[in-house]
Amino acid sequence: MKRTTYHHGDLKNALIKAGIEILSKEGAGALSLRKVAGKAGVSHAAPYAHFTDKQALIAAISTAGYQKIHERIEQVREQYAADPLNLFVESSWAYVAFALDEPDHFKITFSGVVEKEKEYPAFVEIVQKNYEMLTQIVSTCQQAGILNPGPADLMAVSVWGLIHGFVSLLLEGQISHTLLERFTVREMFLFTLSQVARVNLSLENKR
Amino acid sequence: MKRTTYHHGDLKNALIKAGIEILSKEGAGALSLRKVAGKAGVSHAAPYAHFTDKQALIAAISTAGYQKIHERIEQVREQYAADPLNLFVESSWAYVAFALDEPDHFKITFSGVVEKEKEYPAFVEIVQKNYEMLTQIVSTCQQAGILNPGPADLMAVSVWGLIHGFVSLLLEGQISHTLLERFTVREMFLFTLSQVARVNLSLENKR
DNA sequence: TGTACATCAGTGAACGCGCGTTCACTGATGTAC
DNA sequence: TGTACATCAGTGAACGCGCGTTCACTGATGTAC
Repeated sequence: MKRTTYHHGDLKNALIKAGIEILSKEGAGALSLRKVAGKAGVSHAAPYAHFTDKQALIAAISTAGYQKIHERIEQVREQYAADPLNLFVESSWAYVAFALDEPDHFKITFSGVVEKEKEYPAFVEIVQKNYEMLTQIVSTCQQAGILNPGPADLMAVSVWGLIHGFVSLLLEGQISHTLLERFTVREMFLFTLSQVARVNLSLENKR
Repeated sequence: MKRTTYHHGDLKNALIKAGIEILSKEGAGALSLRKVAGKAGVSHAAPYAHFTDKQALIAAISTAGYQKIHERIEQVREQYAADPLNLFVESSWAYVAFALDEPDHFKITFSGVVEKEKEYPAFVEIVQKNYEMLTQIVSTCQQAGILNPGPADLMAVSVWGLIHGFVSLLLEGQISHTLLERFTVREMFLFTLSQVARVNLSLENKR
């Protein structure tokens, strides 16, 4: 990336974007401040004008990950506001889709790598927002009879865990070759989801 | 660790053990060959007599993780061979227990960090063994009516994902404070498991 | 049993590298009058 | 509109560090005779 002006204009966001690109191309091990600066077309000390240290950049990248998930799910939520079954399936799928689209961004977002969370209010806020969104969706599904009754926040953890675990196994390459040959990711996803749903998913939701 | 003899005797295993210790005390970011060597009481070049490079050590640590999981579950399997419900609950719990006991060893085991799997036959073998064990347990549970019918290997992925996801969220600190105050890990675990089981777990299995 | 010698396991110095961070600086921008 | 000056954003040299890996070496061990 080259600049024509001395000042970048929006370096802060450019650094976050550059960081995400490095993650998706070279993986988490390759994420260094110097590389990020280089990718943004700026000297290696420039990031310090915008982030106090490397942790702060990672926190921002992680925050951006949560925001992307929020956006994707929020969109689905509007679309299927009146249709709990599709709301359940497609908002879950939105989570999976983000992980598949940007595996390394997904991984770092949930790597627990942000050590002093409290120092990053934007991070804390979006995590909270996502959690509330998830709990609300789960609650809606419980009322619609799609999910079992029980404390909505606890159920949220179970359902989130189910999807998160499925995605993690997928990204970590833990799903056997023979399975991947016989089923699409979407099919395995629907099968998995249908284990916790009280209605039949696999037939009506083939895309 | 100090030695009295010039030769260590069992440096290979000592290095693996030292690596695991570093992981559990300082986390994955701190795992370096030099530190591992130091912890084993040996000069920093000594590991090269036993591992071709850092990747090989990581592969060995990862392999050891799979082996521990295998042992834990195998033990439960013998104990509850004639009791599918407890087999299901306790073998799943064995997985959770390992993750809670050695979070960083668990994490690196499943980090997908072993790049050229094929080069490490012991690694490939234990992964395969675990997968077969899991599929067998799932199959038994399906026959006992505890799990839904369907391809056993696909169901295995769903169930494994459920547990793996739950554990991951826990280790990554994603489970909210309020939940952790109201429920024990075991309770949340049982609630989660009971979402996929066709029988009631939460009442009969309070420990 | 004793000796010569090959093999093995561990040593310590050295290499080059990329990293995070600091610092004095300078070029560009915005603002007060 | 023009000028002086404070502020801001980016530069490039420098720092010290821990890292993975190589290499010539040496101390210990095992084996053949």
